[in-house]
Amino acid sequence: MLDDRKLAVLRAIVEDYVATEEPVGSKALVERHALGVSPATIRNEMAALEEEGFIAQPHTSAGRIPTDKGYRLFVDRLSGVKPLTPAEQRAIHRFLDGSVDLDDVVDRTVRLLAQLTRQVAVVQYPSLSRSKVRHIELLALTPSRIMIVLITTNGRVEQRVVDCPGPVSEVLLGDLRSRLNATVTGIGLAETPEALAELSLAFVPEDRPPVAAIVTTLLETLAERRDERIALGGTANLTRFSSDFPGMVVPVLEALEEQVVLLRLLGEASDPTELTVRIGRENQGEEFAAASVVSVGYGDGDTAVAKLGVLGPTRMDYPGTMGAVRAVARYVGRILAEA
Amino acid sequence: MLDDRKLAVLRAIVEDYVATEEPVGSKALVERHALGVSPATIRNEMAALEEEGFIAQPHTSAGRIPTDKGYRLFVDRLSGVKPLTPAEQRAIHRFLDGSVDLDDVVDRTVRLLAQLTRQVAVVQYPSLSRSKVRHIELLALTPSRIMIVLITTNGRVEQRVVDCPGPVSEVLLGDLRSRLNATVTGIGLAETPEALAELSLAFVPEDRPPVAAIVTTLLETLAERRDERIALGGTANLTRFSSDFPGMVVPVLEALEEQVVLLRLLGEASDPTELTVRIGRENQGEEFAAASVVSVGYGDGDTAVAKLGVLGPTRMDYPGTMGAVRAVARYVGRILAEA
DNA sequence: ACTTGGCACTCGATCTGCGGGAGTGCCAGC
DNA sequence: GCTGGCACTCCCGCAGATCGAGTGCCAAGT
Repeated sequence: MLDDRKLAVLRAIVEDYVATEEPVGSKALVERHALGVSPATIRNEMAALEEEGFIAQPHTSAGRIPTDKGYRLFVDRLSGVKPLTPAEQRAIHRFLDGSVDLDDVVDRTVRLLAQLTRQVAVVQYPSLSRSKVRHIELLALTPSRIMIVLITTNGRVEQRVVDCPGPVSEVLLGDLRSRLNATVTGIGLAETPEALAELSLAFVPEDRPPVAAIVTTLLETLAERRDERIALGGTANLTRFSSDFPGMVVPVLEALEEQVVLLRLLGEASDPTELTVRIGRENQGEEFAAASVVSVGYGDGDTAVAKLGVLGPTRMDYPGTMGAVRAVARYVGRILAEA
Repeated sequence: MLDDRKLAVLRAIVEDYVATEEPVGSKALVERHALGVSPATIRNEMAALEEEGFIAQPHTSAGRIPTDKGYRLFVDRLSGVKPLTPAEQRAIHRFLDGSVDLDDVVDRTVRLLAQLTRQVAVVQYPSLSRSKVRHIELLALTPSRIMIVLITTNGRVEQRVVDCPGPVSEVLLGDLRSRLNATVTGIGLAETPEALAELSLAFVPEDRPPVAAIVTTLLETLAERRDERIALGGTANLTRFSSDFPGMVVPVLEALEEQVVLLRLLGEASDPTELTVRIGRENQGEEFAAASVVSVGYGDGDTAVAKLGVLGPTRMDYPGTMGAVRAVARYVGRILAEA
């Protein structure tokens, strides 16, 4: 049913279509690829491939273009991941080394990905929920306004201001600070609520209201920020593909400004260390019917803390894009592990 | 030379062209505006206006469209700043209240501006250099790796990691922390270098290398971040104007991804509390020949700490856009002052 | 049984020519 | 100085003709 030659033809169609952006016909195929048979034979194979839904004609008497199903088969069975050229490798290093803090790393990564793949790049900030508390600092702006600064192991810093009911003494603040740090330092953020629940009981009753206010806000911060932040770049590349998204550029751009949509695009994929490719309608949302997303998790060391990826037209260079995404994710992970 | 009627005609041309996006002819003008004269008279006035360079014809026997010079006259003398509707006012409040931290304020502001004006929004982060130090925290990750956390009065938090030559005792760290805070808290960041120059001399010689390392990094942080960060939003709106930027959408989008270009667009304008309008080629860069930028400074209280604005086609609704930009800037300023 | 060359056919893309319409500039008259 | 009239210009949209790439099918060859 799917003999080797059919697969070879499909591969050739995908590659040619990606390269030329034009429906590819039987004659062009035998000319550009050494298939060893005549156009007529290819036409028969193509008819079969169309029958099974791997390719389609935009209109009668035009060449064929791959369908989502065709691309799917291509990435699953016909293509590998193209390693980057040494020049590209060097570009990654040059670009990412010298990042000064987490924001900077994310910022540079998103630019780098956009530049490397010439597509839209999406990078999720390392998540709070999967990281650990490194330090908590309490800071009295006024006697009753307390600023909480939360520093996590992956370099993120969160801050929040609390208005306490009544003044808080420096002594109490110092006490609370050391207890907080003793309690939560080094444990995962996800476990903090239980750990902090009993904390206010350790204080004398008259100190409990301000302590409770501070702890509550701290917990809120952790919970709130579980909805992640996402950086986006290279949207200019999208307009280069306006022909691929007939009339869809605006909806796509609008959708991309919604964090929620971006999160969904990066996906809650099964194994986050594995490259994920979502093709066309495999993505949620009608506006992404002609788009593919290549994403992968990245992290410091072995556990993935967030995802990054690129979005482009279904007609994209999958091997190259996958190679770039994977290489960038690995290098970012290494940088995070060092910091 | 520029009598009242000519000005009225120019105003009518600008308003009609902005509304319809089509060159406006003499007949349409007298129909839509009560000018009290005949088309023929208007034609004479238009010929004069064209002579002086305020309007132009895209081609012979077409209507007129305003030139950059025409728009300039319009915003300088013919139009005011349109106040927002109560509904829009409420939208601003609803959107910006409930911001949790500085990043969040900037993020919401840029979305709000984009939505309100339906154009590309640009918001500069409140600058470090014009703010003051609220607190400096030092934190030993390992005995010789020190994290510096810098909190400014406008809510920005910067962090940096320093590798010191040899271990730093907790006592020394505490000492340095209190001295640092005593020295720099409350003074402008711009003055910190002088204030910190002598600091290491207060320590015994064997402690000076780590102290110097930390102080140096701290100073670097202040200096580095003087190149500002900028948030961008509503790029989708740009594509709605692709007809206004024939073939220029991609260059513009690419330019907008360069921080440097954005900074230049917001401009080092004279009086930052004043609304600034840059029309067409008044902007630096060939790609912005068909774009206008409306910007204004904003700040906590009376001093402007950064700028924000929008970018759109020269054919934009200047009074409305100016109103929206001004209103948002004021409200953001108020929020920053509260925090 | 598969492959091949030939052939008629389809259909989008491109070019052409041809009004229609909007708008202008100018002029003569009020 | 304003107005109506008029000839002129040029863009835009439409219909038809042409072109060419590509297909499907069939009969013949290996």
